[in-house]
Amino acid sequence: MQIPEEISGLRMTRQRQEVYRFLMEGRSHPTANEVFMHIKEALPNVSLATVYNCLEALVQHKIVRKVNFDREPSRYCPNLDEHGHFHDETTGTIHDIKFKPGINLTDLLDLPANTVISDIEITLRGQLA
Amino acid sequence: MQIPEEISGLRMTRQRQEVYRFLMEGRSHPTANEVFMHIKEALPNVSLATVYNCLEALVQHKIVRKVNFDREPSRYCPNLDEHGHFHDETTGTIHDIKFKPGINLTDLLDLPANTVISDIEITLRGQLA
DNA sequence: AAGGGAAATTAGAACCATTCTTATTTGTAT
DNA sequence: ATACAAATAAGAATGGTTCTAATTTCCCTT
Repeated sequence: MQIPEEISGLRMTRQRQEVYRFLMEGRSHPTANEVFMHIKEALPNVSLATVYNCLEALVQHKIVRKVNFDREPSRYCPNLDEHGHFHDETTGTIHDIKFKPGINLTDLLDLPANTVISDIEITLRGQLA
Repeated sequence: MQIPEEISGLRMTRQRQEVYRFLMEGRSHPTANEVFMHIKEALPNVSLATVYNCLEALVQHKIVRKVNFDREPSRYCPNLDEHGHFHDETTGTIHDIKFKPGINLTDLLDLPANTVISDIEITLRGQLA
């Protein structure tokens, strides 16, 4: 799995490839440490700082999204579509939540005039009964 | 400003009163440290750990909400109505955002079946042009 | 009003995700 | 092939928050 061409300007290193590959393969919203543990199998000398650097580079280039739940360790999400996250308190797993068709979130909010929104985050917590 | 009666079970201490008072007076979404700095004027020997304890107690008793923006220091919000937060990147200030009348957020999301939602958080980032 | 026991407070140590620093290595344009 | 900018590794540093242990305070019972 190669990082696509459109990400030029981002120097292609073994470490970035592995981080990218792991994010794309699993649909697990891993933390930096989870990425670290996994890619160590392929790259035994990789450092945690490098994993953070790679993830940051991917975030900057809008290849992945960084998502936060409370102040838990940040997680990284390869789904770039606008979506929210459901955090299942029973299993600890995270599910992407799509909006129903035709929904424009900012239309539903009572925003101050002249507001330019650059980012929206929706987080739900609960249980799958 | 007294903590209301309905919060019995919560022992009323000078520290909790000051924390509560400060949260209710300002509409500033302060951090624990900001609360600490302010109530020190009235209670010079108060400790930061106590401020954390008081805030936690107020959160547990649903007198205030704890809100997080990315992994910045947690902030505390005395507004208990269901609402979102707009984080103005220019000034760093936070504004409560009401939903337009009649909006039920979960109706607009493509949730898995049998989902019980216990909490929703909406965060917007941007600028007031 | 006094005593006792549970709960809250204090001070500082500990924790842990993340960032920073510095020396070394690696990619890539020339 | 070379050189230079950028990325990596290792570990130290940072900073918000939580924990620990000793002390103090609240409040119920007498």
